[in-house]
Order: sequence, then C-alpha cells, then structure tokens
Amino acid sequence: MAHRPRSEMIAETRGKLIVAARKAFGTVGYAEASMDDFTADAGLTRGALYHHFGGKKGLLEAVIAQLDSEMSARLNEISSRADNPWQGFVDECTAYIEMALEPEIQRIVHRDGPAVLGDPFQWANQDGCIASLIRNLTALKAAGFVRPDVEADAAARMINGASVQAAIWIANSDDPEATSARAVVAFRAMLEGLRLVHRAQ
Amino acid sequence: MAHRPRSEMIAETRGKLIVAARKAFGTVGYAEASMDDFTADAGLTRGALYHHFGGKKGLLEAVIAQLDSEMSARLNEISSRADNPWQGFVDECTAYIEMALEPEIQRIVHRDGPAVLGDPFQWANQDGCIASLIRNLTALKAAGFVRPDVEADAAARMINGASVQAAIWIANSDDPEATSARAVVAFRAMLEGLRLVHRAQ
DNA sequence: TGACTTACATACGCATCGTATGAATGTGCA
DNA sequence: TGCACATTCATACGATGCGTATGTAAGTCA
Repeated sequence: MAHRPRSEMIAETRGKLIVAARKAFGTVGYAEASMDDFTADAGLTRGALYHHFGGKKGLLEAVIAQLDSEMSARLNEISSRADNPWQGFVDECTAYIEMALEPEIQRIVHRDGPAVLGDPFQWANQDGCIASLIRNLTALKAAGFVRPDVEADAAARMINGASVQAAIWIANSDDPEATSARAVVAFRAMLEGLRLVHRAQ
Repeated sequence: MAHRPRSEMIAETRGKLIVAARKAFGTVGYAEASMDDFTADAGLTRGALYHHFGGKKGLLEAVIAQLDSEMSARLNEISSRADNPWQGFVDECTAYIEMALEPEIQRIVHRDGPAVLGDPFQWANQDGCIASLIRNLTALKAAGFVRPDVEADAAARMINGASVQAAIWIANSDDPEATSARAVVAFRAMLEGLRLVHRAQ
C-alpha cells in the first residue's frame, strides 16, 4: 500500500473534501456547516482544507465549480438534441429551472453562493452554464430569432433571474406539479417578449 | 429626565438597534456583522437585542420590514401618478430596479435576506412591495392588459427575479449608466411578453 | 408604598475560525 | 541509492462571536 504517487493522493484528498462539503453545504447550508464536522466526515481535518482551498470560501468555490460543470454538461446534452434552435433554447431554459429544483443546486448555487461570493455572472465559470446561456442567445440573435435591440448578456441576466425565482417558487409550493405548470406559462410568456417576430409595437 | 414613559423607551431602544443593525448589515453584511459591535454602537448590549428580537435573525427580519415598508411607500407614490395603468406599472418596475441599486437594499433585502430567511415571497410582508407587485398585476389582468393565461403571482415572481438580476448587473458594472440602459431594454422586452395584444401564435 | 413585572446588562460556557507549528512522506539530484 | 528539500496534512493555540442564565434597576399597578 505504501508508495502511492503524490498527485494521486492530492486528487483523492481534494475530492473527498469537495464531496463532504457539498453534502454539508447542500443540507444544512454554508453558514451552518462546521468545518471541523465535515472534514472529519471526510476522514481529514481543517489542516487539509486550509492547505488545498485556503479556507471555507475557497472550498465553496470548488464545490460550485463542480456543480456548475455537471449542470453545464447536462444542459449541453439537452440543447444538442433539438431541431429548432429556439425550441432547443426553450428546452434548455426549462431544464435549467428543473435543475434548480434539486436542493443541492438551489441551496449552494442559487442561494448561498451569491450571498457569500457575490454576483454569479462574475464567477470564474470558464465554461459554466451561464456562459452557455449567453452563447446560445448570441447564436439565436445572429440567426434572427431574437430582437436585435436586446443584447445577449442582458437577456441572459433576466432569464437567469426569472429561472431561479421560478425554481424557488416551485420548490416551496405545496403542489409542485401545478406550480411548475403555472411558472412555465409565465416564463415562456416572458421569453416570447425577447423574440423578433409577432409584434406590432 | 427621570420618569420617562416605558413604552417610549422601548420604542427608542428598538429603533436604535434597528438603525445600528441596518448600517452594519448594509455595509459589512449580515454574516460579518458582530452583534457585540453594533449593539455597542447603539449604546446597548446583546442583552437588549435578545430581549426584543430573540436573536440576530429576528433583528434582520425587523430591519427588512423597515426597508420593505419604505420601499413600498416609494413605489406606491410612483405608481400613483401615472395616467396609463400599464405605463404606471412599467414605471414602478423601473423604480424597483433603481432602488435595488442602493447598496443597503441590495445587500440586505436581495442578498443576505433570502440567504438567511429563505424565499422572500413567504416573508411576513403584509404590505410589502412584492404584495404591491402582485396587486398591480392582478388589476392589470382584470383590465385586460395582461395575457389571461399568465397568473399574477407567477408573473410577479419572474419580474422580481429579473429586476434583482438587472440591479445586480448594473451595480457591478464599470459603466452603470450604459449598463442600466441595456438592462432596461431587455427587461421591457420581457415585460412585453406578458402583454395581451400583439402576438400571432 | 410594596409586590410584581419588565428591560436590559453582565457573566459564563461552548463552538468555530485562522494561524503557527510540527511530523511524516514523497521527490529531485548527487 | 541516499540525502536535502518540498509538500501534505495534523495538532495546538489564541481570538472571536454566539446563546443562555442570572442579576439588577426601573417602571407599573394594587
């Protein structure tokens, strides 16, 4: 068992810390998660945490990066199989809302994340799902699906905000099914406002 | 100086605590605000805080209630002077975004508040500005300005989410003026999607 | 005026955090 | 192969902030 390659052990340690923190942050929340507790769950101590991530915030960033990466992959998968670009975009937005219903994502990415780290649009999400949103909207604009006076990043902001609100609403409702249906109606109506065609003035 | 009526002193104490907490929460944020520090700023101790508000979260609720009350009054003032109901609504939404640019409101109401207390739509804001949003939308729907398939509370959710995002975007940008203009274009486009007329499908 | 309640301060114990230090293990170079 | 070094991670320590229990002064009502 001796003589394990060092880089491998580091990856394992970082992975264990991220897994434990992700569970703690996703259940009790960032503020209530004790570093002593969840590092012990990972079979480690705070020493390892400070060494690899600099502190609690650094670890939160790493957890969010992992979640974001997973979400991004799922969204790309979804939008890739769609004939109509606009419809593919709507599908992706809907999936984004549905993912935000998962407690882990809602709590860490949409609630504690912004509160602790600030504006999500300024995170170092090189390939995150927000970047994907902006890319899709840019393409849709170039293809003439979106009003030319509306800019892609501005629209991405609005859509992101509305999506998260929709998800929180659904998650907190007594009847998620019915609420989801009502939310999607309103959400799609607002998306329609971004489209090029079908308006007089 | 002796023999002050008791209810008056209570109101003064509560007021001083709220003022001090509001300043602390609005600048360093809820998590970083030390109860010992800002109660001392108010010339009091944590004893008074626990007695009147039950704890840090209770005080945050009180601070938010005060902010919400002020915002609500300003919004009512704005929407009241408008000839066209729809235009009045758009004005109010724009004002809502502008208010969310104020650091105190952005930090306490839109960032720390939801993170600590949960979904704003479920706060005890009997007369809050969110309730005002819903009331306005209900009236607009009854008057035929809004698509009948879109429900008022659902639309209020989306609008709230988009507004907050717009405000955060503007606040974090290098050129707030230009960014604000771009945000408003996108925001109004999405609002248009809620309107009854001008669509084929 | 005296018993009672209320408002608030003080004091204590506990949990948590950041840093400084130490030990063990892998790594590069002779 | 062996040794100096760097790195990984644990341990120890001090500081801070929180919640509760208790004490005290002041107001209230009979």
